[in-house]
Amino acid sequence: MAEGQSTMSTRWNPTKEQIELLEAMYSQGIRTPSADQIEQIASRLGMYGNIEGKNVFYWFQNHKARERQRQKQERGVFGNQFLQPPSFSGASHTHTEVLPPQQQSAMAMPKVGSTLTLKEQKTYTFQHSQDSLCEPQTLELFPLHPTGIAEYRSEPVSAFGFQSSVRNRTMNENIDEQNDASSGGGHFHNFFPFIPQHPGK
Amino acid sequence: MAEGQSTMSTRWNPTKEQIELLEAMYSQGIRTPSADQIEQIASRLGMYGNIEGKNVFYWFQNHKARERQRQKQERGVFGNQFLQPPSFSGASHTHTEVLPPQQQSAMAMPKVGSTLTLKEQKTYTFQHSQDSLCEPQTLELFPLHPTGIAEYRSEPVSAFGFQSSVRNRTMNENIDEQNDASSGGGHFHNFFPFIPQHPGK
DNA sequence: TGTTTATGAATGAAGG
DNA sequence: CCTTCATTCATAAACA
Repeated sequence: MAEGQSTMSTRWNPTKEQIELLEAMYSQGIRTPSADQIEQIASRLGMYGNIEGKNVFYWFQNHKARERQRQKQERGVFGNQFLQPPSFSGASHTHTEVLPPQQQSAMAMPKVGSTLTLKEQKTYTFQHSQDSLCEPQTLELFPLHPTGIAEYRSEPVSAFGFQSSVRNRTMNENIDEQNDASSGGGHFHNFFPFIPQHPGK
Repeated sequence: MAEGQSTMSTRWNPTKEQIELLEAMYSQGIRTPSADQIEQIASRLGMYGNIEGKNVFYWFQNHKARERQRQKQERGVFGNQFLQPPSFSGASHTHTEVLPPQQQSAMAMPKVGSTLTLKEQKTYTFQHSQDSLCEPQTLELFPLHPTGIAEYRSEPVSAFGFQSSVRNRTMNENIDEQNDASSGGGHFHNFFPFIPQHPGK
């Protein structure tokens, strides 16, 4: 019996078999499995001990990140015998992957309805969601909300002293905006004064 | 001040107060604050430590996304009436003292018809594909011929072969078969229904 | 048995 | 909005 441990660690501890399988998969080229794959993997590995999807997810994330990190760190000490020529496609980011270039990034994000260009905020009524967490925890630092309790927030909450410029946008339907393209570039965040537009890849 | 440290992390790490307030605001209903709101929030949280607008922006983005993922996962444990109890099956190998308390992976496989009835969520057509899988389409596990790419290490692992229902699809190939004829819009989020998040530590 | 290392987990930041 | 990368934290495991 091992499941009855009182002081059971909250941390997942993979078994040898699980690690073997995970590494095998990794060596096959699997680096960021889809949710679907993750589930299957977890199910599979569940035969060797408890495991959840998140464990698989984290495992791959960490494994990949660490391999890359280690590769980057151990750079400059060994003579690159079979170094990969810098002219190897690359030109992307720090993608010094050693896996076969079987990558196809043909993603077509721009979907009708996906607000990619968020620039101006229209005064939309509001898009309340199933946020069941609408439980005011009695903020003591900020002025509490008026009295709205049962009423679904028809406003983001005026509790924080915002100027109540009720401007909530619904991410449905494109907000649309006829902003001049003089600035060029700039999409999405171009409105926010924060976050750099594009640091410069 | 303390920001004059030579090796100061460029990364913002919120103070407890800041997190408290941010979470409070989030629970008040604020999810995607406007630029002007962000500024105000940042201003107020600045009393507890350095903070910028982008931090607030990212915080809300991440918080929202992650909570959503978590809830999505919770919503995913519905169709399984025969969930496997934590009785732990098969732990007959090397007692590695695993076994969580009562947390059993109740995610199983959504398999078919995982009708994620979103409330007000729009049909975000989605695509996934990104990881550089060696196999273009036939993503069989393990003992697979390298397809000419000699680099994969030969793992002495036995073939366990799990099947990949839907691997990376370049979002082409109309998957059709929405399964859900009730909903007008076909929608199947493919992102990871994992990755929880715990309050604070 | 105390210290170091490996690694699971969490989250800020960014890209698209 | 969705996905991924980079850092960092926390802790079990490995080690001397």
